[in-house]
Amino acid sequence: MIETQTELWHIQEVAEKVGLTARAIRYYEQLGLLTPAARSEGDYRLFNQADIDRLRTIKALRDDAGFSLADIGELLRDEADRAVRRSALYDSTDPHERRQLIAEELTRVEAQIELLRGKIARLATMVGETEARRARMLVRLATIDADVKDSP
Amino acid sequence: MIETQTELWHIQEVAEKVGLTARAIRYYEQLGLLTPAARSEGDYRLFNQADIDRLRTIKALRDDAGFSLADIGELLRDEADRAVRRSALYDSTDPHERRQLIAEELTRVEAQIELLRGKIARLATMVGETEARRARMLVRLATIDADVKDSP
DNA sequence: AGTACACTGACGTTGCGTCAAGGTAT
DNA sequence: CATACCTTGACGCAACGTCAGTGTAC
Repeated sequence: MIETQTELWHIQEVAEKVGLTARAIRYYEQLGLLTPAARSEGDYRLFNQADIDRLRTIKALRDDAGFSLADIGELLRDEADRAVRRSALYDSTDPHERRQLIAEELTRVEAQIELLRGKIARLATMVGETEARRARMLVRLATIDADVKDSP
Repeated sequence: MIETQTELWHIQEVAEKVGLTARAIRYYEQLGLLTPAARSEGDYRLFNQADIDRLRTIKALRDDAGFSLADIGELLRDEADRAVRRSALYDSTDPHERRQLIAEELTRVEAQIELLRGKIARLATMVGETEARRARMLVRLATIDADVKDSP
């Protein structure tokens, strides 16, 4: 017999684990971005590991890629949608249709990659500029120290 | 005689140059993040190159680093503030005080660098995952093409 | 004089923060 | 039974989008 480990957590614990607030998580549920695995007797939300993974994905898409919650909803729903079609359609319909579906998805994926790469490039520029500032400040500190040493 | 080139632009042109909307620029002015170089006869806002540079900085801090407009206001004001103190204080007061000021600034700058590096790392992870998806899709496309070729 | 752009309100939307008033778990 | 956490509203704020009504530039 397989003991599938399905540990469950309350909202506050989950919030701390993933770095969100309980309020934000409730809001995401309201928008339909996720549905907690279960509810307790007293109607407490109960989250499993899959919920936590999903929340981490949402947070990354929001904080790092800067997508709107509406966009994230679409991305996640598209993915679920395609997962369904993958078994229902991909294997049963004609190859030309399958090719078409995959090709469309590929275009979106490649656009996403470009968007992310652009962000990384701009962030890298900012790091470079900030490091240059840092270097100038270190020089100033060293200069002051040298002056103090010369005439204490 | 020096012909200081001070070309001026209207808000819509500026918006297109920096990738913001006219509404956003007006809002930034309302928050005190910038003041257009001049106003025309009919009270049109007129922006010079320095204004455009400042708007680009604001956009980068917002889009790429993810700072709030309030934070950006502080950052810009801090910088202006320090520029003043650099001449008024840095060169006139005692070295220990100067060292202290620079050391504090250095701490903030290094924290900023870490923050940006963290973002870059997370974005890089996302790019990696997305590229993996892309690769799987290319394989599927190739498989379909091979199948079609085998049994047309 | 038409058309494209500008101005200042003012209300709408998104993504939550923050009480309020009450129920639950230990 | 105290208190720490949960629930569902409901209002508030930030960062704009989007009219409306009006004036301006060419």
